[in-house]
Amino acid sequence: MVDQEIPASRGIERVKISDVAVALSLTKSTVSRALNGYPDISESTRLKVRNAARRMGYVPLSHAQAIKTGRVRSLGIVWRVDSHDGHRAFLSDFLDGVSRAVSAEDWSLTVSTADSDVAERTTLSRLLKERKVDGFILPRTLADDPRVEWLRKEEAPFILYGRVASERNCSWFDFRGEDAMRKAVARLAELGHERIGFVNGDLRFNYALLRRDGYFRGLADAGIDPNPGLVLDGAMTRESGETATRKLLELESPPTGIVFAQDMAALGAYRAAEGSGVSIGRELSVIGYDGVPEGAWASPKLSTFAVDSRWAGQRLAALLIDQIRGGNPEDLRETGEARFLSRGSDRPPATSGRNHADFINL
Amino acid sequence: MVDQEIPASRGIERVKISDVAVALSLTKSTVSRALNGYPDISESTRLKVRNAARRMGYVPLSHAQAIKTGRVRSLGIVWRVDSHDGHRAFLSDFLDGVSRAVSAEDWSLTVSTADSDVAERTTLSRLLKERKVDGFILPRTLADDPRVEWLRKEEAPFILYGRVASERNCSWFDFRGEDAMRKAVARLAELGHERIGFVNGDLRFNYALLRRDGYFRGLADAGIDPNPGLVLDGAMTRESGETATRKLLELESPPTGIVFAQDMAALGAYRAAEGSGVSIGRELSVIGYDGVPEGAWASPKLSTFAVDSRWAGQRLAALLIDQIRGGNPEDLRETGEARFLSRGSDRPPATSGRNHADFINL
DNA sequence: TTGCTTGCCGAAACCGGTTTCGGAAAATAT
DNA sequence: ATATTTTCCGAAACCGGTTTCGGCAAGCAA
Repeated sequence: MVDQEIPASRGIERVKISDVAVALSLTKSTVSRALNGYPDISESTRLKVRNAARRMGYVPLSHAQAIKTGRVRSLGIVWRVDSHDGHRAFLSDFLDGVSRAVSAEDWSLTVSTADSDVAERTTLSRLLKERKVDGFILPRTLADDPRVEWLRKEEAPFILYGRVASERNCSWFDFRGEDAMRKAVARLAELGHERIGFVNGDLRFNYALLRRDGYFRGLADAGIDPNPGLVLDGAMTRESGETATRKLLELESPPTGIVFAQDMAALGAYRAAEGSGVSIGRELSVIGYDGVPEGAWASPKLSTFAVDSRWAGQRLAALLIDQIRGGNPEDLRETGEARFLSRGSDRPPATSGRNHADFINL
Repeated sequence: MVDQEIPASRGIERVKISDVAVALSLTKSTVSRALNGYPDISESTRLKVRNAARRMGYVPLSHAQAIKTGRVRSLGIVWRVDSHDGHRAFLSDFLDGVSRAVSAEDWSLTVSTADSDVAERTTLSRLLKERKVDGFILPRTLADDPRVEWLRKEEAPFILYGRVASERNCSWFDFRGEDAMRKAVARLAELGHERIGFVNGDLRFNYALLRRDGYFRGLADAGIDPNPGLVLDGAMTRESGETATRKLLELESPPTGIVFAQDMAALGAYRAAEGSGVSIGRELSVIGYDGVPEGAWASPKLSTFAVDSRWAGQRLAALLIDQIRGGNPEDLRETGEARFLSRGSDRPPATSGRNHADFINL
């Protein structure tokens, strides 16, 4: 009743592994092995240890573990904030996906931004050297991505959001944009379109090459001769999409339908159409790719192939953790399918005699 | 020439502090103190050490440092992904700001998402217990925020994006939304509006209370009697903004101008106006707050008070790092000013005899 | 010279975990 | 009953840094 003098509550004292050990009259090595599932601990003590740890609120310091294990249980992402905002809309969903997968394993996620190639390289290097992360998720895959070679050299685990040319020893998740483009062309062809344009993104990105292939395969499927004049690239923003559309509409025989590799560019088509007095859906059909929320606010609503960014993030994180735990990178590859949202922007061509009612939405 | 047998390049061997020490015939304690700026190291050896470290590519493992220092040099953010998307648009800029400030100090950023209060609490707790972070940036401040009390109890450093009622012992960064609302009312009053409505966000958020005050002060400044019937709240999305606007327009004497606490709600007004056959800018003036990119795509463009999310992120991170380094939380408070973007949605009321040309944009 | 700082660095403890190794006790084989 | 495994845990090294402490040598005053 008198000895209130003992340091009462000068802050919450962290419970450390030795505290648990002392409380159970064991050594910390036993406690550690019990908690980490070593086979040389009897089931009864394992249970006692686990209960005591929970009861006492013991949680190991991740960096204290890391010093011996070499793993910090953390993934890294360097997000590019330069160039087009196209991807920004997905950041929230994407991070949510990654975060979920990562939290499910009690790992964590380190995020950094960069506005140039050198800044990105610098950041990757720093995170790796300081060992803030065990591996990286790499968004915005280029056709020939220098990050791949560099990270291979540094022997750092990584996974690509997107596929890459030099396949050796790397894993990825990607949506099959080429399938979507192919289906988009098929869809327009079915509706009766014969002059189908294609507005692609920047060809340095690998997805642009893939989607271009998909477009041409779609044309081949439909028995339509490809017309190079109807194909443009480099359009990833509303502005450049507007410009590209305008160019196509100014042709002597303009396309009646255009497939866009990106929604933002497709939304630019709406402005171009407005400027040229043609109406989307009637005189000009448009199909996009991405599924940005703005597409639902356009009028008519943009038909598009929507990707599930949350799912992408989730799979990327899960696959990368597998890899870090020793999985073979080349076994850790997945692709997903973009989901077609049939809305108002794709309809039979105005010049066509066929009636819209003849067609059922996919 | 013959002894190629020595383990050649089985992976890049990490350079550790003892390697640097041996190379210089010093002890690792000397190297450590030299690199960390201890005063008991001569300038000459400090220089030698620094050069050797750079030359040899030595970078300390952050978790190895952390074990003794107790600091992991990392900030945490738990991002809420439930409810309205209002804030999502800013995520990219916000994270960029945080990341810049954090990288400038060679710290890092740990991001997690949560879709409920319990999930958020769980995540905060885990990151703290495992010591993945040294402190938290808390977005979406509530008027009476339970996170504040909890983190105080846990003695974890944190900073609020937004201000809070119980001011004791906490730091923040915030934009003075109340000033913006006040100016918005002043602006409309100057243009000749007399019936000025206000559509607020959810009153659980502290900013909503502040902005409401700003609105009323604006009315008082202009000598306009407040009319409770012209004030609504709970509108943070396009849909709810549309509904709120419709309600106001259906009044027997509807407002000629409406101030919105959030752009997304203000954009809802465009749809309501379209539905009611009134035109934004002519029959109904609208001023928003936030500066979302969609505002620039509306027609007429939305006049709004834009906040610089990147700046917010930057200041929050810098202030929090200061606090973790020992700064007094109550000294680490800053506010910023929202920048008015005068565009097409605020004009003199149609019924007013005054001419638009009489008014100069702010 | 002697005595006392001051400057500068080495030795060693320490941080909180993980992992290796060895040995006592219990279980099984002989 | 003895020999031989197995089972299970303790002791101690270790991970890569940081920090405390003590002491040698040089510098200064007396």
